[in-house]
Amino acid sequence: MTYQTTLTALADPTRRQIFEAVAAEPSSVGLLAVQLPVSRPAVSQHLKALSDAGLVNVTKQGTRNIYAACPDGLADLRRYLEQLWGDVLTSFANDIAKESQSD
Amino acid sequence: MTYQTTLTALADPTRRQIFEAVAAEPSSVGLLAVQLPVSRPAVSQHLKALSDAGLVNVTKQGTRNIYAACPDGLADLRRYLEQLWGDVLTSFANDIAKESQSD
DNA sequence: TAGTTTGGTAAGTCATTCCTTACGGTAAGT
DNA sequence: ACTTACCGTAAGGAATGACTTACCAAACTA
Repeated sequence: MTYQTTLTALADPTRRQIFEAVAAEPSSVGLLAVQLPVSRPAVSQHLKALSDAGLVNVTKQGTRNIYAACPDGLADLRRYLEQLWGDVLTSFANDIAKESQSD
Repeated sequence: MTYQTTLTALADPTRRQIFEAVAAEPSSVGLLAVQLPVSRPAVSQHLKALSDAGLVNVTKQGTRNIYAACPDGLADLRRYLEQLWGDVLTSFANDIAKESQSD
């Protein structure tokens, strides 16, 4: 459940679509499947990937499994991205400085 | 050059490694290749993907092509992630509220 | 208890992707 | 002009991944 897992989980379009859907409102597997262009097992497999990435959690409700968004996975990715953002900005600033120096 | 492209670009481990390397310091293609477990053409292809995602830019220096990190691609991804982060937090808070309501 | 609803898993297929070697092309050095 | 250094692209192969259908398990319902 590191940011690598989260990154690959969110890279897939339909998986990201599923995540955005449960972030808007928690939902069951079948309900998600009928709203998407893929089959129910596909949704189930995507939800497993999202769960492994710490992006969703499940609560059983009778025979239904309700999936909801959870912040854990995103928190790690956010930290990594902010760190990267800082590094890129300083690197970019250095490049500008060196460039104007050689003018 | 939307956040989708950036997301898939950063999802690959060696490609992310290349991006972090040029973010630490701009470098040529061959210099990156000798530091990585992949061939020089592989690095070149990865750099093309990073360039398409707006994550790097090139400056020719004789026969050498110097790649440097650029903030454009990351900016879009950051915006998307912050938006998503907000949605997830509010959704998560709502779930907690509903849960304590049913106790 | 029998039937229905809901989901996860297995097995297999098809597309994508990451990597390789081979080749061509441009710029600098002698 | 010839060689050397450096790089991008083409073509192909191997691995990964996303999706399907088929099947099985668990929990409500009548």
